[in-house]
Amino acid sequence: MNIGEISVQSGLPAKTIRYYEDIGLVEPARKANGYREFRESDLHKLAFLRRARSLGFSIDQCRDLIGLYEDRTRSSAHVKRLAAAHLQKIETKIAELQGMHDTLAELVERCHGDDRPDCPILDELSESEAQRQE
Amino acid sequence: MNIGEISVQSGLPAKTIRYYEDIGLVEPARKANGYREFRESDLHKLAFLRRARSLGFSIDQCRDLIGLYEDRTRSSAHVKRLAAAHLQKIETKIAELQGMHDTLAELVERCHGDDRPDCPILDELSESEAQRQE
DNA sequence: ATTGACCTTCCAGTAAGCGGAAGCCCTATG
DNA sequence: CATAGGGCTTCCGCTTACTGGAAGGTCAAT
Repeated sequence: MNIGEISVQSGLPAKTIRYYEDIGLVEPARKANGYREFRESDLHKLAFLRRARSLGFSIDQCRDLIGLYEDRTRSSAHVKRLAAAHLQKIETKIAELQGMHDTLAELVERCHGDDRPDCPILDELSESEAQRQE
Repeated sequence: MNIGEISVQSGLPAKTIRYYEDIGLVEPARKANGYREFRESDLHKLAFLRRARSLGFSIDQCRDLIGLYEDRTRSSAHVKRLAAAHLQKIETKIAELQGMHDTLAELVERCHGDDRPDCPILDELSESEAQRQE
């Protein structure tokens, strides 16, 4: 399978697949003409990577997951720990974004949004911590 | 004011402030010895930047905001549009993360997490789109 | 005089690729 | 047979928003 074919099959851009080879995630063989030659197992791995990346796992976490995936003796508890830790990070990130959202939404709400120059959004951004705590 | 002092006052690392000078966000004067000399107005601007960045505005958006902040003739509607667009992006991001979260939480829930090797998390990650839609 | 804190610049690296250029390779068509 | 196109190769640089570190100048105090 050439890179174009496996790109379509796996849903990953060819550029990304080459990059994954650079960083050692896949190791396709080469044909006589220098073209990469992918196998069915590479397709599985790349599809796995795409799914895991779309769930927000970092490349390093993906490396771990692939290691676990290929280790027939690993425990499900090990995988669960990894996933749970990742889940925790997602929850933190959501909470952070929610905080930004609420603050900004309130500012946007309070801004009358007309031709006059006074604007609570900029006012708030320009206030120091101390001023806001008064 | 030296960089160390304004770093404390603004809550931004000195490295970050130097970087902001590199990209033209601030333009401190220089003393005879080469040290940067910051003013009160720089402090306001840097504090503004820190707040805006912490609300998730990109550097480019911050540049726009500062431009608006310093433009005494701009309309609040202009600022509101910028903030509302940003709010929209935050909402999209939250929804994406929530999607990841729910999928992953369900997988973690279903994984028994013991010494046995079978694990729904890896099973799901390794399934193709087609298989999951069956 | 010397420490130690503070300041300077410059170089390199991060995550995870994307875009483009220059140049083979393969196939089909005129 | 020549050529056009599409696919493939490598390499280079760019992205965001910094962060770390090295080498070295400056300042205040001992």
